[in-house]
Amino acid sequence: MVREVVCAYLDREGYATIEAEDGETALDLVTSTSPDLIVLDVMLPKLDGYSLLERLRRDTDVPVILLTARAEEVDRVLGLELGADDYVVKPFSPRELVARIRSVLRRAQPTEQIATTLEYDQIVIDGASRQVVVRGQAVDMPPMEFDLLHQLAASPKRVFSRAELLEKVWGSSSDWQDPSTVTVHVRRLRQKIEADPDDPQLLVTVWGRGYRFEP
Amino acid sequence: MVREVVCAYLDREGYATIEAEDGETALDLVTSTSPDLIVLDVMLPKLDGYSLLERLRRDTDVPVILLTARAEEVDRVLGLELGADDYVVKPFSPRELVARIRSVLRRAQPTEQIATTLEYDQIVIDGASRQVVVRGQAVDMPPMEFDLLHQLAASPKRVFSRAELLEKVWGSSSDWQDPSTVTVHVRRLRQKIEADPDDPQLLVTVWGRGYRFEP
DNA sequence: TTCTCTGGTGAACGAGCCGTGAACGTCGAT
DNA sequence: ATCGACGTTCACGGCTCGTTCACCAGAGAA
Repeated sequence: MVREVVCAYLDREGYATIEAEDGETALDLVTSTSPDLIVLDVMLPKLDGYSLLERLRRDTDVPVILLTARAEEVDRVLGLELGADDYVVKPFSPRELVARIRSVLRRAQPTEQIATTLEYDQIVIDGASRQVVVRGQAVDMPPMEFDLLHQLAASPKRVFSRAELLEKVWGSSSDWQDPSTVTVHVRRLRQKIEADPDDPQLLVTVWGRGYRFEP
Repeated sequence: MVREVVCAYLDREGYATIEAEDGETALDLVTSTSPDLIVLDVMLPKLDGYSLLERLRRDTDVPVILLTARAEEVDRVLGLELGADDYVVKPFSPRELVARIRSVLRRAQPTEQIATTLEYDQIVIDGASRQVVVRGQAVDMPPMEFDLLHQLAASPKRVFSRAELLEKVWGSSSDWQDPSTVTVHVRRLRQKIEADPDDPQLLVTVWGRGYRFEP
């Protein structure tokens, strides 16, 4: 009942929703549809919310918002410890839930930013046209190289390990991938965007840790 | 008297408690039992709360919650500057104390890790870019040196023994490691961050004890 | 003072990381 | 079918960094 109300409201707000009436169904649906966010009632037939959350956290990072009737701190702490992203106490107003959802999505978003245009002194990276302009010169870039550059440049100065880049750029299927793939792509990027590829200023190696984009 | 009530309440909440009736006893008990959290009344025989807190902070990171009768801002600021994690004014309800305890424990729980940026007058240590800026000058740092510096600077004024640094920075496999490794890394750090490496101001040797970062 | 122990210094070695060049496979276009 | 662009893999070599060691300097104790 709560479920229908919530779904209706979220639909009206422009979110696409999928419902599951018990924990097991939910688990199946999550793996088959990989939603952007899960609103999870702890009182759930067949597989309760906490157990489901625990199972989910073993192999996904989907943001989860818990719904619980009990206002006690214990439940809140338990939920957050299991890896919930936020927590709403029943009874709640749909408005509040939507606010929480927005906030959680905003926090979780940063991975999905790949349409943004990034502008720095030496380089402009246009996410929409997927074009790069280096010191006034347009440069063509293959898909992988572009995505890699975009990922690095979207968080300037931040160090990314090869493993992290594999995960973020190459996607989920990158468990067995060879980290040296990243190395090679970085090299090719350098040859395209560095003034002197032998002395990189933009794509800096952080020894033992990974790479960093230096604007 | 307050002590018995608090302990009784905490016991009932499922926490294991140890009592000390004066500051000196407390200090002994802390080193011998290494508790997860300390609730500390500032009015204490033999060694008052503030002094005890100061002593504690020289060689531990135990979370500390201060109990004080005075509501004045001065006391609050003093306590927090000395490194208290939270602060409760008498009279207080046991429920409130428990809430604070939970909150502090939750914060302390997930080994607040190495993406934090530390800023001091002379030096800025950026965990994300793994860059150090010393008196306006950017300095790149090898992995181990950076981790060591970050560890020391994350708890300024606190003394770390070589063994402890080996454990915290070098990790689990550091049982047989040579403590002189730490010495050498400290030396190299000094050459990079000290104005005069022969007269260290930031990375101070505490003879017979270890090292301390002095902001 | 003298002795002992801790910490500082310089140098050297070896492991492992990264850059490099080249080759191979795949896929889509011609 | 052929070709070219792109992604991936791999071996090799250079070089950075971590570690160790012998030796020296300085603090503390007797």
